[in-house]
Amino acid sequence: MTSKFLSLEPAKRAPIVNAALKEFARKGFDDASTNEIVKEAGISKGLLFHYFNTKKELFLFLFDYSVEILKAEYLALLNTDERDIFARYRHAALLKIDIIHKHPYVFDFIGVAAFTESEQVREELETRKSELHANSLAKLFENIDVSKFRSDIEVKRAVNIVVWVVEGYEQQAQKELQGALLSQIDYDAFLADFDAYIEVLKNCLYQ
Amino acid sequence: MTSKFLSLEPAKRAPIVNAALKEFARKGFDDASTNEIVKEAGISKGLLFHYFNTKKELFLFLFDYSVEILKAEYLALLNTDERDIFARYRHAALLKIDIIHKHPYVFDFIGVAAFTESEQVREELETRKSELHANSLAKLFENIDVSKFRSDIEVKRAVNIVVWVVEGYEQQAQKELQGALLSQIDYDAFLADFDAYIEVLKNCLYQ
Amino acid sequence: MTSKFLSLEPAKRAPIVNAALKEFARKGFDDASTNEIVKEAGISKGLLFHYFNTKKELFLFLFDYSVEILKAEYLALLNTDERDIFARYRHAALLKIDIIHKHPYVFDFIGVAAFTESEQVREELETRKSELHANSLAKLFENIDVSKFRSDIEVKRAVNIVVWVVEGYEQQAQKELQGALLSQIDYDAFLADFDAYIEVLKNCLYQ
Amino acid sequence: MTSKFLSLEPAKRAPIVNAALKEFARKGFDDASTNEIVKEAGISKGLLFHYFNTKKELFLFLFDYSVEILKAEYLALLNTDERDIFARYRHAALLKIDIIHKHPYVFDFIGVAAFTESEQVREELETRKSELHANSLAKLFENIDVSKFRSDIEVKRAVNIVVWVVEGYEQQAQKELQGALLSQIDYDAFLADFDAYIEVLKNCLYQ
DNA sequence: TATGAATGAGAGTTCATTCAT
DNA sequence: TATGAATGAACTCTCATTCAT
Repeated sequence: MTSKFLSLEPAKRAPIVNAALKEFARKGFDDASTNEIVKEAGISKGLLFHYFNTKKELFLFLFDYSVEILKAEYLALLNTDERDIFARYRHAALLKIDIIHKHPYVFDFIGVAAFTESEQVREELETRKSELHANSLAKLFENIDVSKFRSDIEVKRAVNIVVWVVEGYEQQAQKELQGALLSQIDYDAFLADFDAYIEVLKNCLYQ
Repeated sequence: MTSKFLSLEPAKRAPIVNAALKEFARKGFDDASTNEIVKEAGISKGLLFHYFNTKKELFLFLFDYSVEILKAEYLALLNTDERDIFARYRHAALLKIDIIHKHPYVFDFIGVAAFTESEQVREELETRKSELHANSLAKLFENIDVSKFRSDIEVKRAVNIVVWVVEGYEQQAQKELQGALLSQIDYDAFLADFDAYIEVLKNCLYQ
Repeated sequence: MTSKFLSLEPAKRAPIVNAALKEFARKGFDDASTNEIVKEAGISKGLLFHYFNTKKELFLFLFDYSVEILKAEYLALLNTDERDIFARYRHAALLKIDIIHKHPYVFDFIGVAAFTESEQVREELETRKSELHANSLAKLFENIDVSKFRSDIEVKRAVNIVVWVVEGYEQQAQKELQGALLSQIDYDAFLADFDAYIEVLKNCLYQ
Repeated sequence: MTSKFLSLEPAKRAPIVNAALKEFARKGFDDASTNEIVKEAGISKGLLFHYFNTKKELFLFLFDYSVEILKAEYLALLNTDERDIFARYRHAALLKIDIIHKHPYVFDFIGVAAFTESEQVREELETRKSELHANSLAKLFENIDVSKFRSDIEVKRAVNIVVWVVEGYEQQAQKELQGALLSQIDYDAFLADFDAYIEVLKNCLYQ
C-alpha cells in the first residue's frame, strides 16, 4: 500500500525519504522515532501514516528503495568481465563513494538494516536480505580469476583476506571522514592509500 | 555513586550484573528494559534504582566493570615480551576464548556498547572508549618487532592488514558459532583454521 | 445543509446511503468509520464531507431518511380502522418483515440509533426520537378497542403486556435468524408460532 | 495478571472499578476511553496499565468482577425451593433492586457487555457468557412447577410470556427512574405496580 | 462535483524514574 | 536495604475534518 506515496511528486517525497533514512540509520528500527521523522521532514504525524500504514511498512519500503538504488547505481555497474579481483574491488569502491555522495544515508541505512534484530521486521528482512545477497551481492565475487592466486594458498582464504582488508579499510576511512564536509575530502589521497594496500595484497597473494 | 552497589556482597551483586549485561548486550542501550533486568535478577525495581540512580549510570557502570575484567584477565595477561605480532595475536585470541567462557556477556556487551549511538550515553562512552584504546588496547601493538616485516611494505599497512584479517576472521567465526552450544564447539578446528590464515599472512608480510 | 445531497440523482445517492446505514448499524455512531463508508460507497473522502459537513450530520440525515421510510412504508400502511389490538399488531409485524426485505439496514440502523448514548448526537436524537414516538409510533395504539379487554384488567396493563410480549418475540426471532440467509427463512413457521402467542394472550386478556 | 490489583487495598480499588464500570457501561468497549477512566478515578494513566496490561484485560476483569457480585448477591440468594414462577421472579426482582442500590453500574455493565460485538473481546466474552448462563442464570428457571400452568398453553410459551413481561417492566421502570435520586424513589409503589402485573399473568396462565 | 493530500488531537500502551513504606 | 505503587512523557497509530486543485 505504498502506491499512494509513489504517486507523490518527487519533490515532496525526497524530504520524507531522507528524514526517515537518517533516523533509522542513526537509531535502528526500534529506537527510531516517527515523531523525529515527521519533524525533520516537516510534515504532520497523520501524513506519514497516510502513506505508510505502519512504522514497519515505512522501514521495509526504505529497504526496498535503498536496494533499488544499490542495484541501479552499484550492482548494475559492476563489471563482471573484469576478472581480476583487485581491479573489480577498486572499481566497486569508486562506485560506492559516488553513491555516498548522491545518497548519503542509503549505505548507512542498509548497514543498520542488515544487522537489525528487531523481531518486528526480522522475518520480512530475512527474505529480502537473502534475495539481495543471492541475486546481487554475489556479483562482486562472480567469475573471479582464481588462477592468479599463488598455488600454495587456498582460494577461499585468499578471497577472504581481500574482503576483510577492503572492509577494514572502508570502515577506517568512514571513521576518519566522519563529520568532515563532503566537499573538503581529498579523494585522490584516499585512492592512493587504498591502491597501496591493493599493491601489498597483490604482491602477497598473486603468483 | 555506585559505591552502595560495590559494598554489596558479591553473591548478591552477580545476578544483577549478569542480568543487566545480558539485557544490554541483546537489545542495546535504548531498547533494554529495566523491567526485564529486575525480573531476571530477581530484585525489585526500587532496588535497582537505589544502587544506580539512572539507567545510564547502570550502563556506564557495566562498561567500567567489563573493562576491568578485560584489563585483569586479558590485557594484563598479554605478553609484551613476545615481540612477534602473530604469536602475540594468537595468544590474545586464546585469552579471548577463555573470557567468553568465564564471562559470557562481557564481550558481547562491550561490542554493543562500542557501537551504540544512543545520544544519552554517547558522550561519556566516547571518553571511556578512547581511554580504553589509548591506555590498554594499544598494548596489543606495543613493542611489536617491526623489523620482521618486508622492507618494501609500510609498517602501518602491514599491521593494519593483520588487524583487519583477524577481526574479519573473528566476526565470521562468531556468525558461524551463533546459536551453537558452547560445549559443542570444536576449538581445535577453529584454531587450525585461524593458524592457516596466520601462516598465509606471515609468508606475505615477513621477509 | 443536506440539500446538495438530496438534489443528487438517486442512482448515485443509493450506494452512499446504504454504505453509511450499514456501517452505522454495525458499529454505532462513534466506532463507525467514514473511511469504511467512502470505501464501500466508492466515493472520495472529500465528497462525503461535501454533502454532509460532519459525521453527525450524516448520521442525523440517515435517521430522518429511515424515519421517512418508516412513515411511508410502515406507519402509513397501519390500518387504524382495524380496532382489534391483535389484528393490528399482526399486520404491523407483516409490514415490518416486508421492510426488512426491502431496506435491510433501516431497522437495524434505527435500533442502533435508538440506543446510542454517544454524547455527540444524543441531544438532537432525543428530540427526533420523542417526536417520532409521539406523532407516529403512537399510531400503533391509536383507536384500539379497549372494551374487548377483560374488565378486571387495567387497560394500560393489558396493552403493555401485549407490547412487551411482541417485542420479546421479535428479539428472540432476530436472535434465531441472525446469520441465516434471508431467502432460507421459513416465514410461515414463524407466523404460526407468533399466532400461537397471540392466541394465548387473546384468551387471557379478552373477555 | 490482575493479582497486583487484587492485592491492593479496597479503598483504592473501588474508585478505579467504579470509574471503569461507569465508562464501559456508558460507551461500550471500543468507545470507552481509558483517559476518562483515569481522570474519573483520579489516578495516572500509567497506574491503570500497571494493574491491567490492556484495556481488554481491564474489561474482562470487570466482567468477572460483576459476575462474582451477581453470583454472590443474586444467584446464590435465589430460592429454587420456591417452585412458583411468580414468587421466584418477585424475589429475584427484589434482589436486583438491592444490587442496583449497592453496585449502581454492575447491571448496566453486564447488560452492555452481554451485547458488545467488539472483535477484541468477543471470543473471551462468549466463553464467559455461556458459562454464566449455563451454570447460573438457568437457576431462574430451574425446578419451576409447570403443572400450575393451564393445560391448554404450551409451557415454553407461558414461561416466555412471563419472562418478556418482567423484562419489559424492568426496562420501563429503569427508564422512568433514570436520573432520579436513589433516595427519592418510592419502591413500595413500584412493587405494588409490579405485583399487579403478576396478578394479571397469574390469572391468565394458571389453572 | 469530485479528489485525496494534509492536519492534529486523541487513542492505547510502555517505560525510566520516584517515593512512601 | 528493599519493595512496588505511582507518575507522566513519549511512543505508534487512527480519525473526522479541511482545502488546494
